[in-house]
Amino acid sequence: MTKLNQSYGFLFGKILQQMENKFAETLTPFNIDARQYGVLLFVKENPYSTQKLIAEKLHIDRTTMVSHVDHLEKLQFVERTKNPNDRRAYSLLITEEGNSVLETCWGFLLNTESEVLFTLNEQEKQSLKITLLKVWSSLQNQGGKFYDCT
Amino acid sequence: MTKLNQSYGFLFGKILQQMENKFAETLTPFNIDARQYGVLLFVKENPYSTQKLIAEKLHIDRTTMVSHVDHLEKLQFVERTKNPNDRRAYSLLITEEGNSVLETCWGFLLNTESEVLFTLNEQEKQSLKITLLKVWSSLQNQGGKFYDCT
DNA sequence: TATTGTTATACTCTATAACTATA
DNA sequence: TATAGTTATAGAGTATAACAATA
Repeated sequence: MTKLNQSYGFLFGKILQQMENKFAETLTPFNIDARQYGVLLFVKENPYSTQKLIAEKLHIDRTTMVSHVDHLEKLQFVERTKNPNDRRAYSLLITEEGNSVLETCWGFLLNTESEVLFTLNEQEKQSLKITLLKVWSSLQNQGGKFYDCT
Repeated sequence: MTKLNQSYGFLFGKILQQMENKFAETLTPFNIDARQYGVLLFVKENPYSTQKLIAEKLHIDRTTMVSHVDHLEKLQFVERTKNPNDRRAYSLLITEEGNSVLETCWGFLLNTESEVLFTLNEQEKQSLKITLLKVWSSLQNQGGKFYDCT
């Protein structure tokens, strides 16, 4: 037993990297990366969001957000509609096509995670998810920020 | 409950990012980053390694490894000694100072992890570590690669 | 001919500062 | 005066290709 794998961070990192690599492959044919997938999912779950809000919630710089939304708009996965109450800001909406890509990729994401966690039985997976949610909730309540999504 | 936090990858990512941010702060005064800490720990646990071997095991490109080792050597945390059996390659060794930094930072790393996992009791933490080790072992046996360390 | 380490270079991702149009 | 979005630019971090020394 080496010291390296006594570190939670090390173990989280290894497992996450496997998931990220597999999921990135999945997304390639759809022409988006994991960040853009996260933005798309956020827009679906929070319609009429401004770019500023998404940037804050996903902890992505607002200038970076511009290029993500540019990309998603060019693919016609989101629409930029002008907010009548504040003409400086956009109200973002997911399109039907964007929604369909999201649904497809969500299935692939779950598959990817199952592949990486194949060694765990259902009870172990449930227990792991409960633990992770507990930790994440505690960090949010602590004033921890809502970081970028996979 | 949003879909985002039903994803293991999303939850792993959030928790890992908290750990990484905190640990990066810890390392700042020692003038190294998390990758270099990983290299240093690997050199300690695998003395006389070549740069090539470390690069392969930690899944870092060998040209990137050059600059990591350059940096660690400049700080006198590792020594490059010539391998008499293969004069193309170095045999890397950790120095006393490197070892002392490593020990100090290891303590900080464990503290950081405890801070992030503060909401879990000892039994939950043990159970989490066992689960993570199980997943990581299964990935290694699958031919999964040994990725970069935190 | 293949391999270790090196260098120069390019590419990706992100952040900083300055700009515009609104508020 | 402050804010949403944009643009141009610079900075990490990493990867690719070509080279020297050695196998």
